[in-house]
Parts: sequence; structure tokens; C-alpha cells
Amino acid sequence: MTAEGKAKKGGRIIFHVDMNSFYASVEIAFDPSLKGKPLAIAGNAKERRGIIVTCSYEARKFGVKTTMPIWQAQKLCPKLIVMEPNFDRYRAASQGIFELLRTFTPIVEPVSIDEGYLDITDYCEGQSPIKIAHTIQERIMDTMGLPCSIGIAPNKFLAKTASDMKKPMGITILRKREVKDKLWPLPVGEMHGVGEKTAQKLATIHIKTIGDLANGYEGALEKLLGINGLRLKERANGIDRREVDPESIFDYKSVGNSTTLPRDITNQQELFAVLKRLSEKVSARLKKKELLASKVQIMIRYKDRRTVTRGKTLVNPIIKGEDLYMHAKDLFVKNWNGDPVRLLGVTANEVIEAHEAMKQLDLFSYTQDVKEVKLESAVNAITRKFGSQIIKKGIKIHDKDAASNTSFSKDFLHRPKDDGPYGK
DNA sequence: TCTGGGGTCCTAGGACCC
DNA sequence: TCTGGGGTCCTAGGACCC
Repeated sequence: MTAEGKAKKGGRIIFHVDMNSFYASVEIAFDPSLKGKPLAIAGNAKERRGIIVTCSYEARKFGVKTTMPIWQAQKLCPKLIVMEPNFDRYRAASQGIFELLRTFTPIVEPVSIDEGYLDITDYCEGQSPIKIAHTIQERIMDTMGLPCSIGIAPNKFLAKTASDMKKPMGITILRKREVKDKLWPLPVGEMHGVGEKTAQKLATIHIKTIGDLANGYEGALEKLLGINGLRLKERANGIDRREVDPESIFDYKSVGNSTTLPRDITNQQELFAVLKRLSEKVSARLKKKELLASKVQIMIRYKDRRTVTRGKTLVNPIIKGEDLYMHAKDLFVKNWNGDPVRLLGVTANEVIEAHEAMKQLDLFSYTQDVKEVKLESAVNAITRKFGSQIIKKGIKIHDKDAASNTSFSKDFLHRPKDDGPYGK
């Protein structure tokens, strides 16, 4: 059947492109002398409590794994080279990759710094999907020196599952009719969307494999896992109706920063100082994205890892560091029980677009560069005049023109994907 | 010497209203 | 004497992912 025929029938051709050991690969591409050596990227490399974020395949041979504490990794591999992450470098590489991907189809949905979905159904131009996948893989390698794996399937779930099956530099096709043979025999915990807790719950109703889940009784699944139980059953049967959405990247819900302290702290002034620093960080990121916070939330994790979150809704949306700090501090003093603190976090929730808010209210012309606008005073003026509710209601979330100008501006601060259960 | 930091989505339970 | 029932909205916590 031709690509056109498939599209008419409703069948899609979805790619999932997944960079292999992304941070480590970028470092190696940047400094080729690292090639062939066991390399690990670790957050907080100098502090205690640092963990491995990602590592090269050479390091994996020693048993080094993502989320492993640094000291443990070094015990397994004494020659391990440990580097701190260079996020700017990774973001730049990521931008290059997604720009390249967009030359194949405009329907590209980045899901994190190192992976994304493509819908190439209407952009094959007579070529076979597998040939296109090879071209993509080669181009990313030739132009940036970075390896990736690609999954090809009729939907997102199967494409993602497929990209995990062969690493590094794999290309895997997963057809719906192959689900029974290739997925059903696997332990249910290897499915995307089934973590440790869900796998434990499923075991209580004797669901151990993906096949068990695919044939599970819907009533029991819904009782056990809610709506997610039904969704998981569908996925286990190879069904996933989610579309590849290029706009989803501009849909921010929250912006937050948190930090695990080098040691547990009980001194209130010290904790205030940390909250202040976090508030400034969040503020800087909000300003960069031209967003305002309608809610502020803090997170406190105690020595025993018990974690408490507390938030409040604001009358007027805020963006300034001092404002965020004021509310964070207030939440903290009202909710801290005095125990030693291990982690603190500050998050801006229910963020709204300042640009859109202002545009909507016609206080600024459409073409005016927001960067020239004195955002804070403008926002204060708006909220004084109209109140935050009006701003919220006036927002148009998606705007193609605004979106294209800020292409790739989304912060990709996620840990790159570790090679999954099928990884070698 | 255990276990980071960035997110999203879902749910239970309470407040409130009629 | 022993207290409705439905709906909505909000908050905090949990599960999951990269």
C-alpha cells in the first residue's frame, strides 16, 4: 500500500528517535580523546550524594548504571572518568538534532533533550521508512558525531518500545501484528508506563507479563489502577491513539528548582538562604520563558526522606525573585517542623504567558519585542487593573508565530534516557 | 557513604454549594 | 436523635519518566 493509501486508511508511520547515552556521547564528540574510555556524567560530582546521570558503553561494561551513587560506580570501575554535566552544550546539540529532524517532517515532537517523535506518514516521498531512518541516523552521526536508535511503528507507544530494542545505533520496526510474539512474553515491568509500584500491584492479580496485562480483566484493572489500568491494557495490545504533537513543547505547566543540600541543615537562616537562591533561579527561568507564576509551591524533604509539598495560589501572578522568595519563605515557616532538612525546592505552578496576557489585553502591539518590555512593571500594572483571573482567562496557549520564534527555547534539563531494559 | 533534579498526570479527600 | 446526595474545585501526595 502506498503512503497515501495508509494515511487514508488512518495508519500512521511514527518514528521514535532516541539518542544513545546522550550526555556522554556529546562529551565524547566534543573531546574525542574520551573515545573508548569509561566515562560517566554525574550531577554534584564533587559533593557527596552525587549520582551517575549517564555513562558511556565502556563504563557500562563494568556494571556502572544510571542513578548509581558515584562512590559505588568508582568501586566497580576505578578508572572511571567522572564529569559534571555541561547543559549548555547538550542543549545546543539537542537543538541541532531537532533542526535536522524537522527537515524530514514538520511533525516533530521533542519529549526531552534527547528523544522525540516524528510522524512521517505524509512525508515519505516514495522512500521506505527504513531508508529514511537510516538517512536520519547517518546524518546525525555525520554532522554531530552522535549515535541514536530509531523505532518505527504505527503509534507512539510501539515506536518508543521499538527504539529501546536495539542500542546503540539500532533501527527497529515493530508492527502491531508482532506485539503478541515480541512483547507479550516480557515481564510487565519492562513496559513503558509500568514502574515498580504498578508491577507490584499487578502481581497481586497474577499479571506478570505484558501478555497477562493485554488479556487482563478490565474490571479488575480499573479497580486496581483506575483509568491507567485500562490505558495500560490497550498499550499492551499495541493500541495508542496519541498523536505526534509539535506544539506540546510550548505547553508549560510548571517551572521549578530544587537542591539536595550537601549536608542536612537545621539552621533556619541557612535554609532561608537556600530558598532565596532557588527563588532567584526559578525567577530567571520564568523571565527567559516570559512566564508568570499563579501559584508557588515549596518542597521539603527531611533527613528520613519524608517529603512534604505545600503551595498557595496568588492573587496576582508573579515573576520576580524577591516575590517568589517572599511566598516560599512564608510557606516554609508555616510548614517546617524543625527537623533537619535534606532537600528544598521552589516551583512556579500554573504558569501563564506574559506575552500572551499582554497581547490579549491590547496594552502592547503585536509586533513589539517583549524583551524590550519592562515585564515586571507591566505585569503589575495589568494585575492591578484586571486581576489575575482575567489574565488567565484571556490566554491563548498556542500561537504559531510566537512559537516559531522561540523554537527550542524549552529548557531541556532532563536526564537523558538511559538505555532501557532491552539495551545491551 | 545509598538513592539527583527536571517534569507530567492522576487520585483521594476535604470544602463548599444547592 | 444520628443526620441526603450530587457536583465542583482545590490541595497534597504518589507514580512514573528521562
